[in-house]
Amino acid sequence: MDVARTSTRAIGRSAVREELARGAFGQFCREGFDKVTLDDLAAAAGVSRSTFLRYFGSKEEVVLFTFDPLGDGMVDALRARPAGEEDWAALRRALDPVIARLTREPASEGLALLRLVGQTPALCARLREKQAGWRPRLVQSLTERSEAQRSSSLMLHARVAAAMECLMAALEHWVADEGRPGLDDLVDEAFDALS
Amino acid sequence: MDVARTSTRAIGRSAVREELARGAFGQFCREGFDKVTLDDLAAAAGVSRSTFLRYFGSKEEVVLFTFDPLGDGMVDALRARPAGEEDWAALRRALDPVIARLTREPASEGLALLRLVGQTPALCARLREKQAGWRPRLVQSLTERSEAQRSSSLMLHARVAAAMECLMAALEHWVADEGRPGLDDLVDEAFDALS
DNA sequence: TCTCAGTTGGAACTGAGTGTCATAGTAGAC
DNA sequence: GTCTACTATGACACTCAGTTCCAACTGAGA
Repeated sequence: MDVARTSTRAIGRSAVREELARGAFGQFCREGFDKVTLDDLAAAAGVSRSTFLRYFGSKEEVVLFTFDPLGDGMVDALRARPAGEEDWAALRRALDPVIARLTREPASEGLALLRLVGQTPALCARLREKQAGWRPRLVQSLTERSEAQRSSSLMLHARVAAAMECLMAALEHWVADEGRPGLDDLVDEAFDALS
Repeated sequence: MDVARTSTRAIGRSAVREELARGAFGQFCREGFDKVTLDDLAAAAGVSRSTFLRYFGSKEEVVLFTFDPLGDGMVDALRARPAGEEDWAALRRALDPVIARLTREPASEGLALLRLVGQTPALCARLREKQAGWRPRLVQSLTERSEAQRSSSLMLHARVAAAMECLMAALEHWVADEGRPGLDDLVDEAFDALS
């Protein structure tokens, strides 16, 4: 059967992916993202450069593919909010699963990931690109949520973008303070700054 | 004198820079940013690849260095706002010089620039990086403006980031509509979505 | 056993960006 | 006008990311 075959392959594939990424992440943290070449990563993982690159597509993706589920999680959470809720409040709540995922144990893992991204311009830029890719779906969810359509698409776009920036600003402060203040509270604070 | 010497050189340098960028911009618009190589650009300009790259540092910068004055303009405008004004209103007004520069005649020029950036992921990403570089200075200006300090640095950061995103969202809609609705009104609309 | 899709490694290639070096040009001091 | 720094330039070699192609291998189903 086609489905079974592709799915078993897919399972193996994502397991290998996970394993390769784990090793690479250690190297990046130890030596710095820019110092480690694809050849280094492939050699350490015991595969060829071709194979390594086939699993991720780009060097940045080795680190950033872990953020992929966050986009879907946010869209789903936004869809689940009650229709009457204000956009801004709904967007705040849509970040809950994102926060949960980033702060789940071991806490140092999420922190290390964000620290690596934060101190590597190339990773920052790519992460922002990734987030930009989530936006259309978030705007779409926001549009469907309120049939009343009081807001133009530009306004919805502005709210979604601002919400993402609140998250990013909160993350930056959270990392800078070594995770001390709760990320939840920081995101609340950032959201409060715009209402 | 050191000052005079460097300044005459600098004038010549920036004139050449302008000229090289003008030619390159045409090529990018005609053939697409990714299709044109640095060799193409250098050959068309009649200089070596080394020289061309020395003027800009990177291929993206050939297009994006024109945005550099916007950051300074925004910071200056923010500094000039009355101390009592609300942060959000002050940030909106700080965008006026940016809007003026992007919409000044010939209008098609700013539009073409934004269109090229908008349809080229690499340029989008770099522009966002550039804007991220403006943020600390904007937060600083905002901090100095209101001695009262009711807001945390996270809140100021969130407001600045949100304001930048309002500008970006407005620009995107403006370009999509071929510059028809006034950019001023679009930025107002985006800002209104967050208050 | 045969077949076939998917995986792998290897090699060659393009293109961006860095670094170095010798040379040519030029602004300013004398 | 000449000399002297400083600067700009072109040429070249180099590293590294990413793409493309190909040949060999693997593993599951017919």
